[in-house]
Amino acid sequence: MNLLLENIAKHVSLTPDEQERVLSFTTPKQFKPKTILLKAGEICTHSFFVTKGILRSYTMDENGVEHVVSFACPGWWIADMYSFLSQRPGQLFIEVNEEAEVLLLSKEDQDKMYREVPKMERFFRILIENSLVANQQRLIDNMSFTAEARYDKFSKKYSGLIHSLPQKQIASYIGVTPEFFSKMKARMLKK
Amino acid sequence: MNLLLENIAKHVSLTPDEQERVLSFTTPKQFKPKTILLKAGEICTHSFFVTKGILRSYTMDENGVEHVVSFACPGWWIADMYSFLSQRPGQLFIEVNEEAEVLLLSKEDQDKMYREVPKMERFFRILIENSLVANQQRLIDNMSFTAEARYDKFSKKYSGLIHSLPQKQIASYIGVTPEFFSKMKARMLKK
DNA sequence: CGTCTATTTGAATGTACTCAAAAGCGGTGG
DNA sequence: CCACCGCTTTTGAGTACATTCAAATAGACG
Repeated sequence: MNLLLENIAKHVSLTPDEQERVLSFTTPKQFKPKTILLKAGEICTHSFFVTKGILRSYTMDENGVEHVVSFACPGWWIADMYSFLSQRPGQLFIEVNEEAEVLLLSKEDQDKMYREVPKMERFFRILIENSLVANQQRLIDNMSFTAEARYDKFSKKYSGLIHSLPQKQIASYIGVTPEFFSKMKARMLKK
Repeated sequence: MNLLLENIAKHVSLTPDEQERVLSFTTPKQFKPKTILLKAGEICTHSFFVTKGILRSYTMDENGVEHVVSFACPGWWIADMYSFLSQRPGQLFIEVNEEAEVLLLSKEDQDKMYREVPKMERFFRILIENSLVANQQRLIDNMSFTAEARYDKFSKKYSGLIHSLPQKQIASYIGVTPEFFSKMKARMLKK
């Protein structure tokens, strides 16, 4: 069965006709690893629903250092929310980590979707609520815990993903340098 | 005119009848400074819309250190989103900073509101989208900038608020200890 | 005024960073 | 299939940003 419809069904129930309409707004596409789907400074015209592979979003600070904002595996959406919503240039890069299949949803089509299938407005509201909660939790974790504890949390939350990610990116996500991360990991093994 | 309705009008337009219904779901209430509206471990049954004064939300880590999650001044909503949405015990405290007037909206009433005035679903979706964007920006800032740069950003963003907040709370919000914050401020003045 | 909390200041410490270099690993082309 | 290249990871030494603990000072409130 279709992964997107499965996910929608967890929050709202669509009629077969509505399901078809929703799908008709999306465009499936395949991408090779290292493909950059969005660059900082560009306008994020599409939101991506991952059906296969792994994507990630990140910023680049003034020193050229990457900061991973999110990973997206199958069943997850990824976009530069600021840019997508405002249709103004954003600061995020979105890049393919692993050979991926995604569904593209343009901003216009999303707006149309809200009008034609109002239930989808609820669906996205719930999705965004959950993102907000997760994001707030990450902020709290960053303020409350040491790098070691953050890594523990990360390992649990992304246990499936963790072995397919370069350490560099994990380090970036939890907010430390790759060098420090490497040392920390070695230290943790000894215990 | 009513502050809540003004704010709603920025995103969706309600008929006079709908306006009245929306207001009927809310309960105005006044609170003295230092009143705690929500404690960690409790279920957040209400969301608060501030019409006067200042509230703040924070967590308390295992060492008893406060971490300010958000400030809310007139025109802003505040709640423990995780707890409010899931109706499960949360980890946030919500406390009155300055003599406040707020509108209470219970979870049930919000759900009713969504059903009776569907436009409000869009309103809250937009509100939450904006929160998510702001929150993500704060996360990026915390990872990319030094405490000094974060304070600069904070000063600009909350220029109106900054003089009514104890330094302790500002320090906590930007993610440093009050002692360090004090030294940092002195250092910055010299430049 | 006295008490309580917030802020400042100082010294010692720790966590995480920078820079540099070596080692490991994976992919690609000859 | 192996050699080489580029990138990631590891390791080490020195450093910086921020914390902890302690004590003094300043402010706010009853």
